[in-house]
Amino acid sequence: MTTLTPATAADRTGVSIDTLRYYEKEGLIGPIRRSAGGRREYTEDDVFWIGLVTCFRDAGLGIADLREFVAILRSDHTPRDRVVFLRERRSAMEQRVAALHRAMGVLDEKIAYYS
Amino acid sequence: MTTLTPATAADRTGVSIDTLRYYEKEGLIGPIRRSAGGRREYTEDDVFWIGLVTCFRDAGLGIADLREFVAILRSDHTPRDRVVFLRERRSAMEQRVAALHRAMGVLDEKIAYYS
DNA sequence: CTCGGATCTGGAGCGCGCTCCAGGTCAAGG
DNA sequence: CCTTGACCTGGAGCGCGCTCCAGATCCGAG
Repeated sequence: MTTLTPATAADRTGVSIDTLRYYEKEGLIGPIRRSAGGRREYTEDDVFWIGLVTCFRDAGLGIADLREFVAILRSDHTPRDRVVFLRERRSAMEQRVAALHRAMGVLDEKIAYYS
Repeated sequence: MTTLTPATAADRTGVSIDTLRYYEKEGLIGPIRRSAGGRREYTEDDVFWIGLVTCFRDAGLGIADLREFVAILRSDHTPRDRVVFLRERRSAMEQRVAALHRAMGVLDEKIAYYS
């Protein structure tokens, strides 16, 4: 199975090497497998997961949120627990969307005023 | 015309006194009028503007964005300049909404999976 | 075998957005 | 007056999320 060097993984995910190591240290990804010499070897699965993390980071989730996300999905939680957690996150995101819409409304007013 | 003390203004806007002073120092609000003794006296207009600032902060705009926002709306820019700026901000917000929707989509998948 | 570029680790540094603190001033009640 | 509490200023401190650095190690090309 082919694996990716840190540089390639960084390139493919758009996340810097430093940030990849930071995410791994914080438990958001990995642990990433190592070669005999100690270098990281990213699998396609790792890349996929990094994509998910990036997606959530872009949506404004913090590192602690994501750590919790990983913990909930990986460890021994009931499906119910997971659904509860996921719904909470979803609801927080809805509120962020609502805040954005409010601000966009204000912008629209101003735009209309100056047009 | 009745004015508000810092504590009252903080209470009414939900923004802490320290943050109000910080916003003023950064040029996001005010300058706030002072009493003979040097204390701040917030007008209803100030409170309204603080509400706008809060709305944009909640939508994720940074301090620098807001400073620019104030500058654009207050100083000698053409309506065209203002509209260009406002549309840029709006478009950035739309992208944030899109990022949120992507993440919510992922969450929905997981929720469906565990339900 | 040697060289150079990629990677490793631990830790320092940084920009943002507050938040807190010390030391002093103002003003209303007693 | 004097006390008390809200407020003032300048500046330090903090949590977050990276980002950068030094010094060592690995490894493929020549």
